[in-house]
Amino acid sequence: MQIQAPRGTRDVLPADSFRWQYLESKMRQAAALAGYREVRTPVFEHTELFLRGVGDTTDIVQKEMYTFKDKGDRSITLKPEGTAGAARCFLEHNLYAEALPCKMYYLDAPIFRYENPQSGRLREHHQFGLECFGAQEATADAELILLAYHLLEELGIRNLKVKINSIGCPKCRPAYHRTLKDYLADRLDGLCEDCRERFDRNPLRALDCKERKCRELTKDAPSMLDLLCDECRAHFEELKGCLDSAGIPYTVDSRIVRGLDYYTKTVFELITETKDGSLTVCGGGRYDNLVGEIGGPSLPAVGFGMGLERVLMLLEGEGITLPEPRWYDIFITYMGSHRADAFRLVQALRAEGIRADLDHCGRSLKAQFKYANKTGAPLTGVIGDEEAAAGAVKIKNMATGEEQTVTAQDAPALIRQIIQ
RNA sequence: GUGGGUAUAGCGUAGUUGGUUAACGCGCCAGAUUGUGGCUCUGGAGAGCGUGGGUUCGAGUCCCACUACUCACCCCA
Repeated sequence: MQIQAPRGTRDVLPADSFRWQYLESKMRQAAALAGYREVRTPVFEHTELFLRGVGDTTDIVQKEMYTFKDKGDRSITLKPEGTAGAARCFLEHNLYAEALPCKMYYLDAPIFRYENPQSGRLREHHQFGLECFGAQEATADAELILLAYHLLEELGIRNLKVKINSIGCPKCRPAYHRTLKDYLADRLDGLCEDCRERFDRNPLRALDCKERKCRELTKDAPSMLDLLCDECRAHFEELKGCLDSAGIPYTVDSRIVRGLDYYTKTVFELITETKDGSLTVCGGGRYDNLVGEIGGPSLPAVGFGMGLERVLMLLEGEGITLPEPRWYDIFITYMGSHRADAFRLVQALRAEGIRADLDHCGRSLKAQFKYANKTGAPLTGVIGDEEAAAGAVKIKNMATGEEQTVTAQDAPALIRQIIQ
C-alpha cells in the first residue's frame, strides 16, 4: 500500500498555502498592534513540564499526549498545548527579571493530541496563541478577548459568541470545591465513571461533563460565581466592565471550566454556531499559578490559543475568499531554438524583482501559452527568430491580447508599468 | 477509547439480481491553427475497483479482517 500521511494530519498544498499566509499576516498584525512579539519554542518538551503545568488529572495529559523515550532515556512529549512551553521559556530565560508584562505570541505552533479525528479536529493542528506574563489586572484579560474577537470578526467570521467565566483562585476555590463536593457527594452514584474518578482532585470537571446524567445531576449545583472571594469578584467585575465598554456581546457561562488545570480567575471561549453545532475557535484564560507551579516566581499571567485549521474551516464554511497573490507577473515563451535566450531573459527579470518563468518541459509554443494561461500570468513574452535576432521580446497582455515588442533592456520597465 | 456510514483513474461519480477487454464528467497530453492562450471540435494516456483473505466455475458487485476517510459520543483549538 502507498504510504499516506499519518492519521489526523493534513498537508497544506502549494495551491492553498496562501490562505495560511494570509491568516498569519493578519494574526501578526493584530498581535503587534497590542505589543505582543513572537516567541518560538520547541515542538517537544520534557513530559514533566506538562504533568506539572497542564495537570495530571486532565484528559489531555491522561490520554492524549504523544509521549516517548528518546535515545537518552528522557521522557519527551510533543506539545499538547502552547502555554506550558511559553511559560517554561519565559522562566528559563529569566524574562521575569526584565520589564513586565512580557507579551509574546506564537504562530503556526504545531499541537499534538492523540484523539479520534473528525471535522475540525486533528491529531496535529496549529495554534496562534498569545501569552501575557506579569499582568494581574483584568484589562490584560480583556485586551486578549477583544483582540481575538476583533481578529475573527475582521476575517469575516459571523455568529461569534464570547463566553466568559471566573473559576476563582487558590483562596476561594477550596471553599467552593468543598461546597461542590458536598453537593456532588450525595449524587455520586449517578455520575459517569470519569466524573467519579475526578471527584476528589478536580470536581469542577463534572460541571463541564457532556453526559446527560451528569448534566441533569449538576443542573442546580452551586456556582463558583456565588463564592468568589472579594479579589476575584472585583477582577471579574472589572473584566465585564472592560468588555461592556468595548461594546462586544458576551455571555457569562458558569459551566465553562476548561480542560487544563492551570487556569485561575478568568476563563473564556470564542464559539461559532455552524450548521452542525458549535465550534470553539479560541479558548484561554488566566493562569496565575502556572509559572510558580513549574518552579518559577509566583507571577500572574493570561493567554489564549486559537486553532488555525478551525479558523480556516469557518472561513471556508462562510464562503469567504481570501486574496490570492499573483503566481507570475510574466511567463516567457520561446520558439524551438531560443530556450537559452528565454532563460537569460527570465533570470534578468527576476533580478529586477519580477516574477517570471519559462517552460522547462520542452513544450510547443502553443502549449507554453496554454500553461501560461493556467498560471494566471497577466503577461506573456515571446522570443522567436525575429525577437532573438533583435535582442528583443514581444510582450502580450493576456487580458486584452495587445502585443508590443521591446528590447530585453527595456522589458522590466514596461512589464512593471503594465502590471501596476 | 466506543458506535454508525463510506472506500472504483489526479478529482467528482456510474456500475442493474455476482458473468466477456470497468463507464462518464472535469483535469491532463496531443492535433485541428507548423509564431500564441482563454471558446469549440477530434484523438490519446491514465484505474483492474483501499489492503489481505474467503465463498463461487466466475466478484467492483457476497462474507471476514485490517487500514484510511467520515459522523456521533468523549474531549478540545
